Amino acid sequence: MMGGRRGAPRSEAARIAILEATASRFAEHGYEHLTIEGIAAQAGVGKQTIYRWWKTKTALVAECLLEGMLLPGSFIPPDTGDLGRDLTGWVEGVLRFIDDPDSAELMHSLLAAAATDEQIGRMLRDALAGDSALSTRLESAAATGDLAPGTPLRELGDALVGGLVLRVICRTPTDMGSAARFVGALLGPQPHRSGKP
Amino acid sequence: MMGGRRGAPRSEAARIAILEATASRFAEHGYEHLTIEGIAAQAGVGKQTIYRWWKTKTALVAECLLEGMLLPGSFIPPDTGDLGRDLTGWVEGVLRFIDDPDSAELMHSLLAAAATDEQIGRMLRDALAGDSALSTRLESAAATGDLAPGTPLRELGDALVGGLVLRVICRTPTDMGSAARFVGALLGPQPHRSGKP
Amino acid sequence: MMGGRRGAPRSEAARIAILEATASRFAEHGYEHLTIEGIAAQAGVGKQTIYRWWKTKTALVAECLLEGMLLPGSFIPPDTGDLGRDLTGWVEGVLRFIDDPDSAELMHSLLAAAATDEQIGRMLRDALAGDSALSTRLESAAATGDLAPGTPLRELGDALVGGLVLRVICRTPTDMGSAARFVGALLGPQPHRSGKP
Amino acid sequence: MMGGRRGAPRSEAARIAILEATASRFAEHGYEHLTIEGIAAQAGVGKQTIYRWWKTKTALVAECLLEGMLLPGSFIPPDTGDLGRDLTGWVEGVLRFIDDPDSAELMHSLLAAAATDEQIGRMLRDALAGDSALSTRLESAAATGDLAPGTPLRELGDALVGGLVLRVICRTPTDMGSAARFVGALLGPQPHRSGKP
DNA sequence: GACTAAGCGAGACGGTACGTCGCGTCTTTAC
DNA sequence: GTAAAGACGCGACGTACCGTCTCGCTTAGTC
Repeated sequence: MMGGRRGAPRSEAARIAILEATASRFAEHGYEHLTIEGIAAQAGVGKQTIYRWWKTKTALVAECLLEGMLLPGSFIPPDTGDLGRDLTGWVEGVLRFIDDPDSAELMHSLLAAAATDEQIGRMLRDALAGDSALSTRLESAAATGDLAPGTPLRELGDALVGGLVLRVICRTPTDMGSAARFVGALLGPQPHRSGKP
Repeated sequence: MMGGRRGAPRSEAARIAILEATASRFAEHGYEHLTIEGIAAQAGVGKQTIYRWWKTKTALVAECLLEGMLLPGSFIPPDTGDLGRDLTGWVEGVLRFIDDPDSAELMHSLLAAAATDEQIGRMLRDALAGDSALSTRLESAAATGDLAPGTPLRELGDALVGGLVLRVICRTPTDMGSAARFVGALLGPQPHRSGKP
Repeated sequence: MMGGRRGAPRSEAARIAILEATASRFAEHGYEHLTIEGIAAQAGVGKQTIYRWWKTKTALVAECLLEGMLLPGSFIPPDTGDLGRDLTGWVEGVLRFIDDPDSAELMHSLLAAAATDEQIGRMLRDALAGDSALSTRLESAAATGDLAPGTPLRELGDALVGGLVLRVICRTPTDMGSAARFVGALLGPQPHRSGKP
Repeated sequence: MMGGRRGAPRSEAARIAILEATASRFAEHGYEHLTIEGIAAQAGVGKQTIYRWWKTKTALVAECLLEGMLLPGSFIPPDTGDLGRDLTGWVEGVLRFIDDPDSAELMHSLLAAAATDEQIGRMLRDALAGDSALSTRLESAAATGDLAPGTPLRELGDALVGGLVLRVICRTPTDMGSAARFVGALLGPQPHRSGKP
């Protein structure tokens, strides 16, 4: 039934081997040195099996992205009620991640891929901002009044993420105060709360 | 004295022809379809002359960047005394530039090149932020009190530029209010000044 | 069973096109101006297809030689019963061939290739002496007593061929009596038979 | 007077350094891997100095040949009165020389050069046969009646030399009896002289 | 003694071909 | 009918030499 396809069904094992090989080589050699032949060899697969199911190298990377094989689990900002402190902590976490050379290399490849290819660009947008925990935290801040009513949350999130992306692309060096200054630039001067009642 | 170099000196004509060919093909075909053979052919030059003076393809692009052959003249924000309005105008100009498909393609290539190569990344940073008129406008705002004292200007500039870069990479669509919302997210809600005293 | 090779088998069409292009360009441009790129282009073939099956340019030429695409059909000495006259006729034929500029050029290339490359050298030996009709004629002469018993036929053949090869290499000019003198030098003075019984 | 050339005269030191470098690299790398750049570098000379005085690579090699920098001192056949024995000894000496791999390599290069280039070919002819001691020995044999009157000496010499050249080109292996068989093939059966009074 | 050629080492230049890598397609055998 | 294997035409890579052309320096005559 169901349209009666004949012959062997698509091999799930091959599909997974290909995606894993892609992710592994992407992380290791970067986007622009990613080769189909290399992936096929590492996956123990014929090249045709790749070309049969993915039209472009890009589509392959995009599917890895969708499967979450490229990005680390998203950074979740805490919600202590103090927006500035929470965001600063979040930014610190991201900067710490970025400071690791391997992670940085991965991000460079990913951003290069996104800049090169429209599909990956859109997908990265979804992965970064779409369902992220960051927007949740900003919405919560808007609800409690930590953010002035009418503040465009999406744009604020873009500025946060974009500023960090720019640091990655431009290799801006990080120092101890970077996170606090960055958040301060966006939220305005944060009151120094010496303690917490 | 003077180190006495012997042999014919480097040909400035060849250098310029190569850089121009590089810039032209970069804009036309993008970073990842840039070929040394194509550049050499268009410049009317032997490949070896390129390899002799530039170690990598990215070094070539970087020098184009330095010579200002890739980026348009920087966008200069006006200084009417109203920071929000000035920045909104500036962002609108940038978004208008980005919306042009050719410019967008150029920016995608440039960002891919910067993400791929450290040298280009740093150079892009200098080109974007270093001497930019944007930082001048922000300093002026800090002086007049439009920005709260202590606001980290560099980080604010990074957030502005980064947010725009993120839009480019992620192909975020632009609507009429984008610029105003974006600036509003960064500076806080801007008073609606119906006129001007 | 049967060793089961997988993948597409070697293309016989490509092999033949390559060999024909090689032979054609060898005859036209000579051994030292033979280029793989030229052969590939003329054969309508990728360079890699040549490099996959032949390790060196000389192996390619050697295979042409084996296939008989370079040497003319061997010169067959007649067998009239008069060894001196038969050999003289044979030498005259060879000298006439050598005197043609195109043939001479071909022989020069072939000898240069043989001198350069061991494999071609051995192959040329086989092509020249191995199955040649010359040795047959000498054996026949030995059987009829035209050659003294015990004459080393192989060495005699080498001297005949070698003398001619030397003329080719050294561009020795030919005159009317060359053939007769040459054969006379090897067989001893030949009786002048004024008629034919 | 005398046409009064002005400027520095040709540097003999450079000329000699170039010829020596040529001979050295010719012997080491063979004719077809001989490069002008390599010669210039080894001679400590600018390329232009080579191109100024020699039109072709060939002319360079030819001059080396003329200066006797490539060929070993000629082999001189003894004159004991026994032509067969003398020639056999001479052939044995030549075969011994040829059997040494370095000498063989040199001869291969030289023959390749001669086959490739007309000028070198003619020059090789002169060097091999022209003034050689071999022709002297043959003339002596003709005078004493060891060779039948009317035997074409030049052709006989060509057959001797050509047979050896053919062995070099074709890499014919040598055994103990080669020399005797070869001479026997050319001179006819040699009487076995058990002793000599 | 200053001037003027030419020779010279060095090396940049526009080219041609090299031998290799990876592309995306096609063709075969095995399951 | 999918899959592994791998040959194929193709385009670009980065390298080696080609033969030509400046350079700055040295080395003789000639004025």
